[in-house]
Amino acid sequence: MEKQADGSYTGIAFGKVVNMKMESPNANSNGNSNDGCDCGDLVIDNCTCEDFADIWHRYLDLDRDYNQIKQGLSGRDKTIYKAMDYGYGIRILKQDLWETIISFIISQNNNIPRIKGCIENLAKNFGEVADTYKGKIYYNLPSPEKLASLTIEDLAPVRLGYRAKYLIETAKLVLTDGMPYDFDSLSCLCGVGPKVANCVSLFGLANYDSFPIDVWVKRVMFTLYNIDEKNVKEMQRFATENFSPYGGIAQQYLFYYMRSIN
DNA sequence: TCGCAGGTGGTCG
DNA sequence: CGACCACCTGCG
Repeated sequence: MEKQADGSYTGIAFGKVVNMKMESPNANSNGNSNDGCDCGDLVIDNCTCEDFADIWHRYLDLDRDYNQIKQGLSGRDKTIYKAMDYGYGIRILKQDLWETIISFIISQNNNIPRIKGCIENLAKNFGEVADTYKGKIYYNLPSPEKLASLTIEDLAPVRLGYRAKYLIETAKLVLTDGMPYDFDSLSCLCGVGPKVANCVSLFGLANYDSFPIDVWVKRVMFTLYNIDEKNVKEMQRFATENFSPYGGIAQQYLFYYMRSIN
């Protein structure tokens, strides 16, 4: 998703480009309550009713009652309460599984601007044309078949670094064994360790109890919950005990909150 | 110039 | 099984 000058976001998913924004709260009075948060109505441009029903409704996880989940998570401790308040609009996107796998392999030991660049380069160089919006061409990410046919030299212009090998090996494995639909299958992929597997499980498979532990979550666990920085096992146990069955949603609030306070 | 960024695989004790 | 460490790349 790319933020536009007017504050809206343009991006592609499942081969469709849309522009999305939250209309200001009082732009129209339809009498509906806004659930206590200062957000208005969601407006999606370049979207048919059919696409909304088939793609974006599910992608944005609109059927889930996040207020109810927040109530379930609150009261356990002050930290998660503050984090939920700070990131009140966060939702877990239901992303395409294969694209989620590629994206999070690329994300490892990497920074966000470069992750975005790599994904865009990969799509533009080796993906099919998906859609055009406001004069710009958007591309899908390459399929497992396409990616498996490439060499490390082919991928050089994408600037993936050592991750190029991981993507090719993962693509080959997916062709052989099929798509991975659980944590253990994900963990068999090349370049997929516990952190990436949990991210894919959360965003690609909608397992809302998956609790990815990256460097920022480690900082949360140490700074705010006083858990030893090295003790990832204890962090997982803590998450299960305190946030289950919505560890992944709690993780997103904590992650976003921690990044804001450094 | 050098450390570091939304980790992982390989090696070693 | 846990502790190290190299690893592409580009930016500050």
